[in-house]
Amino acid sequence: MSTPAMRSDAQDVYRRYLSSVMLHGLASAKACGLGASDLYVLNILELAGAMTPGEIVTRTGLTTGPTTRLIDRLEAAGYVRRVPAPDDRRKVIVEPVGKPAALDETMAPARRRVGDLMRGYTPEQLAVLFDYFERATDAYQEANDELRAAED
Amino acid sequence: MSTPAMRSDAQDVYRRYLSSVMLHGLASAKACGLGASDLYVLNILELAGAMTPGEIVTRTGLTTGPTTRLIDRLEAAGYVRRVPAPDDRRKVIVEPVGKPAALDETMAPARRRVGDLMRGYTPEQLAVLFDYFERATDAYQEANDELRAAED
DNA sequence: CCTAATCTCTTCCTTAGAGAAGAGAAATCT
DNA sequence: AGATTTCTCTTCTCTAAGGAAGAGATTAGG
Repeated sequence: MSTPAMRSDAQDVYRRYLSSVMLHGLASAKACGLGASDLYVLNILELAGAMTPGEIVTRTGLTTGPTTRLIDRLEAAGYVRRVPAPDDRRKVIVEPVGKPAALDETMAPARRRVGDLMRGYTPEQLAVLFDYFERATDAYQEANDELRAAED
Repeated sequence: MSTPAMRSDAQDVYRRYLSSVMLHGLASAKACGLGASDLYVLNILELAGAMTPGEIVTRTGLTTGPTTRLIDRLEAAGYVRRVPAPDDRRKVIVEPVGKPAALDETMAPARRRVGDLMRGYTPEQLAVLFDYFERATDAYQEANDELRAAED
């Protein structure tokens, strides 16, 4: 099937790029039996590090019931681990466990291709790309905070 | 390949970047009342262009029933439009409508920040970035095809 | 033509995920 | 120490998304 490979303008290129990233992420998650909320929380943990269920509640906007079972699912699937908080024995800390085989495997085709792609760039070009990756990560996180703040 | 301390800092930066993109996408979708599958299909339409419900069925792995209602939701929300296929009166073509206000609005904070970010690069650096965006789009699409093929 | 195949949509059923309310345990405050 | 607050987890209920089977309409084939 023919996708129009015409030269689009920059915004189109970027939108298509974002769509492809989303698409791949969602497809990978589904292939691992993860729902959207599970993936959502997993990404939060990836970005912000270990946190308590209560913090997950405030970040996701879910209530505590579903959150507990979401953590149960993630824990059962081996994506996170519950450890007691040292300072407060009521609390539990949910910490991500190194990406396990299932998710790692579904990511493999993309990782290989992106790896190949990156090997085609010079060190200077790679520096630009990774500078962008780091700054864009912050930008999206800030945008998320803004979104969340706007909803309350 | 096996687990633990791949000290690769770059890989971490990239993973965090991907997480932030996913996170933002999911948060935006949720803010617009879209589910993960809805967003999934919307991204497919964005990338591959208009297609029939049957093609969406094969691409998503859903069955026809949920797909019909998914399209209903997207159409009701103004994201897509159903038009009759010219060559076959049984068929319907689902085509994306220009991103409507709701989704556009939730994307605004991110777009502004990424816009600012990009204005900080030289034309040469931007060329590198957009070269990457285009190639990575293809890479992820191919990876998705590979994933889909592996599941059948 | 009449039959078989294709395509979309409808209906019914099942199940996973989210909300509400509350219990139990532990920390904090007076 | 006693009371209040905080935090996690449990239970019940409800909604919404997904699968299965089939109806209606249209095209293709003998």
